[in-house]
Amino acid sequence: MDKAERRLELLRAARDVFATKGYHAAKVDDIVARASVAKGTFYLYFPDKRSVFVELVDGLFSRLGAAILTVDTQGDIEAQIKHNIRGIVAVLLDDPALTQLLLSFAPGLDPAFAAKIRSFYDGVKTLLRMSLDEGQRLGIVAEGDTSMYATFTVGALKEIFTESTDRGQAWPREQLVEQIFRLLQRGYLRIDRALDPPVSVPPAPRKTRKKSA
Amino acid sequence: MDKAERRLELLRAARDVFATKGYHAAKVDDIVARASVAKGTFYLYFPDKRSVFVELVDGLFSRLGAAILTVDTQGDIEAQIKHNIRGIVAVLLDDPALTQLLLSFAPGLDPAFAAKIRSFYDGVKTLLRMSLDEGQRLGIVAEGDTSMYATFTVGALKEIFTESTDRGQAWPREQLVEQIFRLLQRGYLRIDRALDPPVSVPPAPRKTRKKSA
DNA sequence: ATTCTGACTGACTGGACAGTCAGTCGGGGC
DNA sequence: GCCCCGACTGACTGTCCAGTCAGTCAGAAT
Repeated sequence: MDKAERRLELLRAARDVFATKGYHAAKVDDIVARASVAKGTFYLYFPDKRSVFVELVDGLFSRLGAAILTVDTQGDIEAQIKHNIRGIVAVLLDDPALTQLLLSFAPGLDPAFAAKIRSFYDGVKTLLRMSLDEGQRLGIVAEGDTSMYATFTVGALKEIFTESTDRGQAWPREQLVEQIFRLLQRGYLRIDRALDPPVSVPPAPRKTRKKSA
Repeated sequence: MDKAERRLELLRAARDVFATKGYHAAKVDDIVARASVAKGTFYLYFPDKRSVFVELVDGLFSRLGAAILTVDTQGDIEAQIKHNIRGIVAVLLDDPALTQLLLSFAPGLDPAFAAKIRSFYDGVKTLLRMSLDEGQRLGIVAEGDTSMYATFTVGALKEIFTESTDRGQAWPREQLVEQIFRLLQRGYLRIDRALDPPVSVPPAPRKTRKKSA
């Protein structure tokens, strides 16, 4: 067994232990036990406990990022969006242990780390919001606060995946893709409008609320 | 200062410390320091650290439960739903510290505790799903998997509140209510259909959206 | 005045755990 | 056959912190 292999084994062991026990409850002793090595070995490959965790999350982040392609508004939009959804689903469900870790990461870790995760979600939301803005310009996204649409969507996805990984794999994969797409579509996508000219804005919500001094 | 008062003070202090540092990073020493009492005093009022946490979360849970009323389908549905949303918003935003605690609770606590939180969300989802089923029967909710609608909604709400409490109180309260309602409505509520006899969903989403009446 | 009560204190203990390091072992070079 | 190297080991250390308990003290009771 060479170094790279051992490292991988430790990573896998750490991932499993983190996923089942959470970051804090996971002891380095648990990890090395699962990898069947001595404690010292762990520290030959990683400077400390946290860095393994960071490396694991980084990996998932970048795989997720790679799975999401910017939608080309010239092509078949529905197909592209479904492709993106399928990509995300694949990355997350292929590694349920890590997914669980990401979705329910422990707050109250050192703030620097919490900030890292937050910034990831911020990135996703920003990307999504920009896509939605563009979509509005093209008339395929309903009017409204795109930033809130983005928040709404991310939250909904988080929850769906939490449910899919927590409990025993409730929904079959392709059905998940289909249902997520349908929710997005009914929720605010208006793809069938793409050919029509942009529609006028519905009356804004009444804001009777004044700034109370 | 009598016993009840002291107890409350300790609870408040614990809540603040938990909210800022998270459960694990919060030390009993931090809590007693904030409450300006000695460590031993803490243990006169609570058997251990965890029980304060449980008591805090229980409180929020029950306040939330109290805020949600079952929708009476005879009355003004929109008003009732908005009322419920407003109630939830009020409970959560009135105590941002606790809300943050609830939304981003540390997983990897003892499983019993994680199960507790999960069962709460399960309860909420079940309630929601039953309402949605009823809504479908009445034709005010779009066809589809109500259980997934429920998951979607809960996730979206979680995320919106996370954002509202994390960062500095981004959205004014009544606007939040309004926007959540609009999202639900566009997402799957079809209230304007309530007066018509139940309609089967059109095979294609090719509705020309006009001011119907 | 003296005793009693119970709220409060804070130094201390015991256990848990991240990280260390002196030492073992096997194999490859000479 | 001996030595060297580096992967690996696991007993050990230092730190941190939840929870304890012997003791203080103000005021109520007698």
